[in-house]
Amino acid sequence: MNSEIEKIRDYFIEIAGSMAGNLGLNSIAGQMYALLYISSEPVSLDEITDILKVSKGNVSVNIRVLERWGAVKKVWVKGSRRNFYKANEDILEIIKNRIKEGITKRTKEIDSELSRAEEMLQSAGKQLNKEDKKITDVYKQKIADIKKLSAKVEGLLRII
Amino acid sequence: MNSEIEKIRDYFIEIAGSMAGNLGLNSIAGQMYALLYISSEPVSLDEITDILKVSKGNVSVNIRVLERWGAVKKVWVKGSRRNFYKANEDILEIIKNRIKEGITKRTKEIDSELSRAEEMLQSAGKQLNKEDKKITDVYKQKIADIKKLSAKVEGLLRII
DNA sequence: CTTTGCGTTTAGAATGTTCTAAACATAGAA
DNA sequence: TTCTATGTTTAGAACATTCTAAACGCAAAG
Repeated sequence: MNSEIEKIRDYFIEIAGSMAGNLGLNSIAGQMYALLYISSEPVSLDEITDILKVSKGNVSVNIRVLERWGAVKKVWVKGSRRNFYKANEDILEIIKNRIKEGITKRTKEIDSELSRAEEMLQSAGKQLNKEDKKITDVYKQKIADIKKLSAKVEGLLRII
Repeated sequence: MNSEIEKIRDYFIEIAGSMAGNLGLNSIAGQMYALLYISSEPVSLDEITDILKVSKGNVSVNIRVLERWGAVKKVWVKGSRRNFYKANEDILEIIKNRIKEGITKRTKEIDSELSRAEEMLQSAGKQLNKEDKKITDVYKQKIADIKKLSAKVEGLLRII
């Protein structure tokens, strides 16, 4: 491959890496995805190692992260014992899935913890004076509001 | 304040902190916001220091982060020289603003970098053989696709 | 069975983030 | 002016993440 083209490819990879870094993701994972995305042929793990100049351990770990996200897919290449990968090109879908997965997992956890807090409020409520009763009432209201918010967010996710 | 109530408050704060941590945000900022959110009265910086058991430097830095996000607001309390804060209770709005701000900033940057890559492709294209021409054509297509995606994301933001 | 090629795991180095404690700045009180 | 109360900045400690190099495991080739 012409080295001028390589420069362009590497520039593209660099953009993707810093983009990923900005979003709080691992920038090597971003670079790896970009390399697979821009390549018309499947790429092997050691080609990734070569092109990105990172250790194969690093590549090994991050390719599995990308696989778990559904961002890349292993493909079989006739006559080679190596693992080759190609990108899932539907980036929007990848992002959506990651957001959905992350948020539904968390809203569930948080809801159950908030319910626990509500129980605590309930059982504490019995032996309180007027002043403290007022505070717990505020707490109840706020916690209920957060639960509503959480339901709303889940609803939003469904329509995306 | 009754210590039973304090326990509940602190549990709520803890939930918020771990939620923030999960989302890649600073968990102290999350705890601070939660404290202000659950409190019916404005809270001063040294009360935050006391309740969360973190240094005042830490509180000073994170309160400005929260202010920048529009998540909290300084309020004046008669007869005190301290700075008091209250939470902006519209959490969904805070989240939306942060997402919008972050993404529009980035899509702009990325678009301009991609345009730069397109220029490089354009000027490289002149002196290429058939094989390399094919590669640059693929690159052009992919970069154009990403630009389309970026426009689509910005569109999505506008309707949220 | 032994060797080779390839991916995975792991220990610890390198780097990045967040936190504290202390120095500092500043406005108001005395 | 000097002292006090308050918030900010900063140097570096504590902690967390990411990376590499090397050891390891295993399947295919010889």
